[in-house]
Amino acid sequence: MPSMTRTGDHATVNDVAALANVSRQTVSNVLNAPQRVRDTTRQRVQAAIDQLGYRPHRLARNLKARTSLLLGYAVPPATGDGINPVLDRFLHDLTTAAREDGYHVLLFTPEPGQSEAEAHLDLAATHTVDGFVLSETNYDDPRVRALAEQDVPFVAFGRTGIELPHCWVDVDGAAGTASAVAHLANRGHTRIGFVGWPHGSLTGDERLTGYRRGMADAGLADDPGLIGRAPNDTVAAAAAAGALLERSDAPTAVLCASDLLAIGVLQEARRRGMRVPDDLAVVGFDDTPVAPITTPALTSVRQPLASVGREVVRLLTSRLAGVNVPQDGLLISPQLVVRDSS
Amino acid sequence: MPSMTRTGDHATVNDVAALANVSRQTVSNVLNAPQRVRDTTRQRVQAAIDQLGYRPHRLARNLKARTSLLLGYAVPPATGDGINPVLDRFLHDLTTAAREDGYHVLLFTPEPGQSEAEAHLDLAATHTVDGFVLSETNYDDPRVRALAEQDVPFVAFGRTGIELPHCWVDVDGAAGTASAVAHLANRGHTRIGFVGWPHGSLTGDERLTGYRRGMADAGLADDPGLIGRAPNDTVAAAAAAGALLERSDAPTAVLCASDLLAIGVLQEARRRGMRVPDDLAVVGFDDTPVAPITTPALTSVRQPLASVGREVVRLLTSRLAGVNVPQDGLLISPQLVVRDSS
DNA sequence: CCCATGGTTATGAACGTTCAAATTGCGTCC
DNA sequence: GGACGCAATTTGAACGTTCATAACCATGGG
Repeated sequence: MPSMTRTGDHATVNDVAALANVSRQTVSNVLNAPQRVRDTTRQRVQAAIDQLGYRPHRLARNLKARTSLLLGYAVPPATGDGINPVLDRFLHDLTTAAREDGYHVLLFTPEPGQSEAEAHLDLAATHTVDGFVLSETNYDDPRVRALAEQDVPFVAFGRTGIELPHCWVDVDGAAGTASAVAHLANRGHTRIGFVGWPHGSLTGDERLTGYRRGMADAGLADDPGLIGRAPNDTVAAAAAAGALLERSDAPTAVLCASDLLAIGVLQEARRRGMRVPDDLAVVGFDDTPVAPITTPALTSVRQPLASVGREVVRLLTSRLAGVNVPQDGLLISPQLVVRDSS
Repeated sequence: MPSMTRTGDHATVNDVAALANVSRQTVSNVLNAPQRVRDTTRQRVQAAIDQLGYRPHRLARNLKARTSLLLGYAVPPATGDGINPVLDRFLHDLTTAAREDGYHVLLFTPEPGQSEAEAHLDLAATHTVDGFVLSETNYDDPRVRALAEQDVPFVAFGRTGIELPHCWVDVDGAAGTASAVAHLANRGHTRIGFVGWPHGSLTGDERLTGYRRGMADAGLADDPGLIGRAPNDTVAAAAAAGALLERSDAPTAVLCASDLLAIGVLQEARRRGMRVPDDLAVVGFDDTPVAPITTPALTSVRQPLASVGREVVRLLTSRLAGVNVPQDGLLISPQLVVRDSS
C-alpha cells in the first residue's frame, strides 16, 4: 500500500520545508529550478515531498504568476436540429492541444440577458481566463470586435471580415467545394448543381464561391439555375433539390454546403426513385459522423479539425507567452473523402 | 462613449480604495456585504469602481476562499466511428447548470502515459478543480474507485456497480427498452428482436434486461433466438440483424441498444427489400441527432440529458457547499420518441 | 462627565506560492 | 590570514483578495 496518508487537508511548501529542514524557497526551487539546489538537499526535499504527497496549489502559483493557464471557450448554443460539426470532435482536439502547451479549457455560457461578447469580456476582466478560442464566427462577429478592441488575446476558428487586426484560423471552404466540383467533373458530370444556405453566412458564401470557381476551372457554365438555397435542415434541402431536379436541364450531380443538406438531397432522390450515384451524384460538406452511415455512404469534404484545433491553440499560447504573433489569418485546406454517393 | 479607459493593467481594490478615500476592506464590503456600508460611502466607492472599471481578480478571491469554483470533466476520447450521444448536448447542459450555481466547467484529457483516474487525482491534488463530473462509466470504473477512495467530490453520470458510497445519476435504460417493447407490442408485434452490444457493458446489459422485462410484461416468450449482439457499428449491426431475419420465425420488429445499431438494421432491411415499418419495425436508443433524419425517421428512446446535467451539477455543488448529500443514486426515466420506423 | 452601545471604517494577517535581494558557507588566490 | 568569488540557502515582500479584530465616532443614559 502507498504511504500517502491524506490526513484531511493538503500539505504546503511550509510543511515540506519543515520536514526537510530547509526553507520554503528551497522546496520551491527543487520543483522549479532543481539545478540551483545541491544534490543531497534535493533528495532530502524530494523525500519529504513524497512522504507528504505534496502538490503545489494551482491557484496560489497562478496568482503569483499572474496567469490562469486557462483558455475560454463558449460552448455554442445547441442547434436544435442537425448535427453540430464542430463540438463533437473539435473540443477534444482543442483540449489535447491546450494540454500540450500547459493550458486547460474552460467552458462557459453567457448569463441570461448577457451577450456572448459581454460574457467573454467579463471572464477576461476578472482574469478567469488568459485568452479565448472562438468558433462559428460570421460576418462582423460582435465577439471578435469586442475582444479585438479591448486587446484581449483570442484566436478565432473562422473568418469575420472584420478589419481590426486579429488572429484567425479557418478551413478553406472555397478550396473544398472547388475540389469537390473537380472530382465530379472528373467523373464526367457537366451539369453540377449546388444547394447552399441562404445569403448572409460567410461560411456559406465561401463555399458557393468555391463552387463557382470549380465550375469555371472545369470549363463549365456558371448557370444560376443550378443553384438552390435552403436553411440547414433536410426538409428544406429536399425541397430545394426537388426544384433543381424538376428542370429540363436538371443537374446530374449536386454539391451541398453541408452534410445535413446532402442528406435532404439523398432523401429527395430516393423519393423520386433516382439511384445514387448512378442517376444523381451527391456530395456533402463537413464529413460529420453521419457521412459514413448514410445510404449510400456520403462523399464529403472533411474539415481537418485536429489541425485547426492545434493551430488555434498554438497561435493563442504563443501570443500569451509574449511571442509577437502576426495578427492575421491561416487557411487550411480540407480534403475530399470519396465514398459511394459520387 | 464609456468612461472605461483600460490603461493597460487592471485596477485592484487598493486603487479603488485610494480613489474613494476608504480602506480596501470597505471596497470589499461594498461588493460582498453592501448592508455593512453607509449609503454615502457606498455610492462614493461605487463611483470609483465604475470609473476604474474595477473587477475583482478571480484567482485572488478563490485562493482566499479555498475554492476554484471549477468542475472538472474529462472530454471522452473520440469514438472513431459513430455519433457520440453524450458530448454534443450534455456539455451544453452541464455548463449552463454549472453557471447557475456559480461554477465553470474545466475540460481536460490525461497526459500521455497517464490513466484517466490519475489525471483526475492530479487535478484534485493541485486544487485545480473542486470536483468532477464523470460520464460513460462502466463496470468497476477505475475513476470512480480512485475518486471515492480519496474522498474527492464527484458525481457520475452512469452506474458502475462499485459498492463504495458515491453519487451517481443515470438514465434508466431498462425502463427505456421496456417501454419500447411495450410500444411495439401495442402495435401488434409478437416476435420482437433485440440487437445489443457484446457482453461486458453495464449500459448494454441494462438495456437488454429492460427488453426481457418488457417481453415478460407483454406476455411474450423470452426466446434467445431473438437476441443478436454486435459492437457499436452499422456493419456489424447489419450482420446481426441479417442473422435474425434469416430465421424461419424471424422477428417483425427489432429493438436496438443504440441508434447506430438501429441504422445498421435499417440498412440491412433496405438491402433485403423490406419496407420499414411495414415489414420490419425498428427502434433505436439515445435519440441522437441523426434519428430524425434517417429514412424512415427513427423511433428512439430519448435520454433526458438536460435533466441529467442539471441533477449531476446540483448534487455536486450541494456537496461542495457542505450539504450532506446522500451518497447514492438517482434514476431518471427516458422517454420514447415515436417516429416513422415503428 | 464618563462610559457603554452599536454602527461604520480601518488594520493586520492570512490564503500558498515565487521573485528579488540578502545571507551563509567554503574553497581559493594573493 | 583576510578579502574575494561563487554556489547554496534563507528572508522579506508581493500577487489581490477577505477574515478577524481593532479603532473610530456619534449618541444616549447613568
